[in-house]
Amino acid sequence: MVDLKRQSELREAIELLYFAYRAFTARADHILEHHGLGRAHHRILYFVGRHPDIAIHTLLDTLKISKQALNAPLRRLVAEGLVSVETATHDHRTKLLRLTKTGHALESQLTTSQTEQLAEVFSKVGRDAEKDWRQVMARLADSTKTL
Amino acid sequence: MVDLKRQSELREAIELLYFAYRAFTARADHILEHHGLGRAHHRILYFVGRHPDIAIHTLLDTLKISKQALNAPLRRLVAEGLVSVETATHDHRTKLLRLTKTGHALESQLTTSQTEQLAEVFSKVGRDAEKDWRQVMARLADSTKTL
DNA sequence: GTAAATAGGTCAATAATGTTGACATATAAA
DNA sequence: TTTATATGTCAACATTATTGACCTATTTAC
Repeated sequence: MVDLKRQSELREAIELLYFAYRAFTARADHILEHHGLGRAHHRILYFVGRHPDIAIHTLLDTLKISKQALNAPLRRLVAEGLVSVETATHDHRTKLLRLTKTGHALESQLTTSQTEQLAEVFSKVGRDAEKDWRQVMARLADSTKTL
Repeated sequence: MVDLKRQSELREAIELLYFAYRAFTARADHILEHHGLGRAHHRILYFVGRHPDIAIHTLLDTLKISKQALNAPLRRLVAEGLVSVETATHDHRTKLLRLTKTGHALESQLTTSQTEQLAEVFSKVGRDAEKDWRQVMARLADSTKTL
């Protein structure tokens, strides 16, 4: 009967992941709505903000999507002046992506809403619990490679 | 500078959530592919499996999607004999959903792949870290309501 | 110097997932 | 009897993603 209880606990963990992730993305989705943007744009803004001068193929590798899937949202972000494109000096084939001032403002707004949400939770549970959480999440993220 | 370091840590936490969730859904997605099903079907299978005789409106409330969005995938699951529909005896308006034997087999396969993935991580980090992880995730899931 | 690999762009067709609006039926409750 | 509830379905549309095909430009390898 112990095994049944454990199975139930593991099912609860599945639901925790589902509901926590949904709650986590809800705020950013709400902000994006006002700009008529979606999660695809958010991911691009985030990773370009995190890694200035990122090349397009690096972005594709990170997001694990096809270049056709990246094309439309990226083109829109460039057209709307949120992301700038520049040809690399060392390799004229590759293009480097950066956030513009406007792009950075939006990215900052999105990221801040999420870091505040996380900071609030972390402050309630304490540093040790935060560290444990990070450890579990890091191992989980890693378990793709064990697939 | 301490504040900058904390901001960087919180950004790392955002990425942990993103990559961990992606790794977590990857296995199930892979199984679903073989059946030509998507995440929408998975969510239905999961919650019907977890709550046998669930009513359609309860499922809608849980998933937070429109009934039109539920319609197509649910109809398919019923058509393919994975989910059974029965009119409730106490209220002839509501229909109760259950997994068929075939539906239960698929749901079990999907859930097992995910519980195994979680169990593997939990076994490595220990019970205390698991508890901390649950606490953080529960609070995060709850933070929707504070929106 | 030519061939091949790399980086990127774009068009088309297709699919899954979701939305809102509109309208319908059946049943239950006030 | 009216109204609310539970469900179903149609249409139109949007987002995000896919694969296949084909294109240019640039760099690297032989």
